[in-house]
This record gives sequence, C-alpha cells and structure tokens, in this order.
Amino acid sequence: MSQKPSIPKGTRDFTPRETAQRNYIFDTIKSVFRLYGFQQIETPAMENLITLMGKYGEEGDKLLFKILNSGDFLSGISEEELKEANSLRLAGKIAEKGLRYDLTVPLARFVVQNRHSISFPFKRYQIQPVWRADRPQKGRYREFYQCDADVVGSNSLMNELELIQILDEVYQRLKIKVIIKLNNRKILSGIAEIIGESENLTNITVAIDKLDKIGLQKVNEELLSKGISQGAVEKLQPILNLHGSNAEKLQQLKTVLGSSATGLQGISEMETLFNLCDTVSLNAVLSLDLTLARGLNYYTGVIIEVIASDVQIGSISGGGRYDNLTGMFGMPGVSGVGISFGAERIYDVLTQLNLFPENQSEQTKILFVCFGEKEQAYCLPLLKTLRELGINAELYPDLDKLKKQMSYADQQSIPFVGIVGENEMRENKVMLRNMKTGIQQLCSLKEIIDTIQ
RNA sequence: GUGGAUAUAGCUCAGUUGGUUAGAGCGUCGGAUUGUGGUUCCGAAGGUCGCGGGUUCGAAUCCCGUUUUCCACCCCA
Repeated sequence: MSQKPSIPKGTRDFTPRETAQRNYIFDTIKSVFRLYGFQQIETPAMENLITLMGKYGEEGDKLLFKILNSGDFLSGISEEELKEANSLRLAGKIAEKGLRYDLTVPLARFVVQNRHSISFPFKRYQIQPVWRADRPQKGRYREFYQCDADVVGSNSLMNELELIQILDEVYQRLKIKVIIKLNNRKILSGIAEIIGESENLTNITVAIDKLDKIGLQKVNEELLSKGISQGAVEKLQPILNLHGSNAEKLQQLKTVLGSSATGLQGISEMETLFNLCDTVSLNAVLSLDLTLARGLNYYTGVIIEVIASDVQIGSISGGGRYDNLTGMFGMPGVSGVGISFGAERIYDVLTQLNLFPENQSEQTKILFVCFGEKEQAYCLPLLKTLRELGINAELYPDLDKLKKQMSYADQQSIPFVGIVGENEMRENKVMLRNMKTGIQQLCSLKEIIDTIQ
C-alpha cells in the first residue's frame, strides 16, 4: 500500500462547503473595506528573513518559518561552524527567506519600498495567509488568514473613527453582536509613570491584560513577581477598579493622571474619539477598557479589540495605532493605524450561532441529466443560454443510471434537475423537477428560466 | 518551549485478565427499482490495529522510543 497522505501540522484543507462559507466572510469584509475607500494589495508569501527578524520580539523570531536556501545550502559553511552545531547561528546562514508572520511588517516594507508610487494617506487592505511555527491548539493554526485594513501617513483620529465604523458595519452584516473595547497606550504609559514604574510598562500591560481571565488577585501576584514594587501595585488598584460610563472613567482618570503629560494626552484623544463615535450612531457597544493592553508592543495610541457578546471565544478583531510604522526600514515619522479581522474565529462564531446563510450564491441552480449522447447534445445550447443569463447550470457528464445522476444532484443540494429523454426532445422541452417538492413538469426553456431565476 | 491525554475501516467509535478468522454505525459501491434523489430492504468492497523496537508460546491489548492529534501553560489571531 502507498503511504498515507497527510498535511503538515496546524494546516487545513477546506472543502467546497467550508470554502464557500469562508468566502462569505471574506467577501463581506472586502465589500465594507471598499465602501470606505480602502484598496487591496498583496505581498509575497515569503520575505527576506532580515525583513522579518527582530520585529516580533524574541518569541516571534522563534515562531518564524524559515526557508532553506536553494541549491547547495551548505557551501560556504566552515567545518568549525558545522561542528559547533549552533542551530540558531547556522539557520541565519542557510536560510535567507522566511514565510510572513503577519501583514503589518510586510506593509511597512511595502510602503518604504514603493514610496515613489503611493501618496499619503495610504489606505490599503490585505487578505492573505500568514504562518507561525507555533504549537497548534483549538482555534490556533500554523497557517491562517488575516484580513487587515490600515491607514498609513495620517495622524487624524478620523481614521480611528472610520476603522471603528468598519468593524461595526462588518459585524452588523455578519449578524454578530459585538462589544468594541477601546484603550490608549498613552494612558497606560501615564499610569506606569504615575506609579513610578515606567520602565516596566510591558510587564504591567501583559499582566493587567489578563484581569478578566485570572482575576485581580493573580494579576497582583504576577505584577509583584515581575519586580513591580508593592507600593506601585497598591497605587494601581484604584485604576484597575474604575467603573461607570466611559465619560466617567475618563473623568476619574484625569484626576489620577493629572501630573502625566502623556497620560493626559491619551485621555484627550479618547474624549475626542468617543465624541466622534457619538455622531455616527454605532450598533456595537463601545467600552473604555483599561485592562485592554494586547500583546503587541508596537501600539502607541488607540488600541482596539472586538469580542462577540453571545459567544465566549476571545477577541475576534483587534487593532490600533502605531507611530513610526516605517521607522524600522529607515523612513521615520510615518504613523499607521489599522485593524485586523480574525477570520478563523469569526468562522467559529458563525458556526456556533448557525449564522451562515443557507443559500450560497455559488451553488448550481440546475443540473441536466440525460439518457444518451443525443440528449446531452440537445442540452448544450440550453446550458449556454442559461449561463449567459448568469444562471449556474451544469450537465451530468456521464451516461450513468438516472438514479446515480439524481443522487448527485441531491448530494450537491442542487434545487432543480432537468431530465431529458426522447419524449422531451420530441416536444422540444425538458422535464423540470423541483428537488425539494418532488413536483415535475414538462417545460420550455423560457419556462425553466422563469421558474428557477 | 513545558506538562497531560490520544491514535483500531474513508468518517465516528466498540474491542473483556494478553488467547482462534479484529467488530458496529455512518459513508461508498451493487441489487430490489433498465425514466426519477432524499425513506426502506438485501448484499459487497474496505484494516501492516500510527510507526519502530522489546516482553511473551501468543500482543490491537503490557513496556520503551518516535510521530500525530487534542487539552492546559507560555505566547498569540
């Protein structure tokens, strides 16, 4: 027996049904992106490793898929280096390319490299797979899609507003009820400053991000274990316990962060943004959530996260502003703000809530089944006409028994079958069977079109 | 990267303290029905029991290694 086929760990095949469902998600997102004036770009699956390395922190470097150099990849490696067997050092010499880890770094590279042909503000969207050499888990894969929309080269909070509207519109169209959580990195910086732990900002944000998940007690323990002083942790408590409306929270923060210029600027940004949001009447609930820190350290302003209110699955979208997006590629002073839809999780939410539309537009509307070659030939012009009218139609290619041909239609959920034999040809008609009701009727081409369109 | 579980037909799973020829349901194919699918009935095909080694008269079953998938942690979408 030949070997059992398999695919690499953490990757998936998609059946026609799954692909149709995924396209429903992608098409919905795409059409909203376009509605707001975003244009699509694509970048290669592989980037030069030097472009990717060091952009995602130490953890990130480990999770990069590296591509072995073509040809004799060991040429130019000295005996000593081979004996040393230092995988990390050797990897840098025998692999010069890697699979992209996200769509943001390729965007930064794209902007810098194509600056001659783009003008700011540059509004682009990108829907492509990314790869991470992570250990797969439920809802986590080594190959998955990201759907990003970013505005590059504009500092205006109007962009944040538009991205929030996009989130709102997409989830309204997908019929998913969501809460949009907002925070601001500058407020987090201000807090760290006030409690005298500015240099520990990352540890603080990582810890308080878990508040919902592990509770206040455990968060405090983690803070202390990361070297945050007891006094600082105590000062943090009233901030973690903030409550009230968004405006009330901001008001309370203003007094707490009074001596931090950065903090006050963050508060002012959020006030502006909430006021802007009030003018456009969103469906989603907007919530200022100070525990929202997100792992990504490159955010510098507004931070956005979306969770589904009817399903417990974690965040289904995220985003934020990152100043100096292109600085790492030698083009300083360009700000970016973007959002990303988590297609895999959205798929899970739609599945759980049974929200996929039943009638896929990609589906075949009518299948012709025949008894012989003459009948098949008779069908060809009919098929052509139907297809010209945009009606998805197909002909069963083999002269199998009618039973077999019919069950094919049944399995594909094709709603109509056109049966053609000598009798039908004689009358220049087709026996049209409605597969749902079982009713069938001798029809002319025009009658077929009127019935199934 | 750390820890735990798992692997038997295309799929979902049974399989007794280790004992003849490893089973079921679903699916597939054929027939009942040569011009009619989804229901029903009958029949058939389909397995190196993840892979490699060990213990034993004898291993799907016990032991070791390895891989896979799943779960938790780290991190993340």
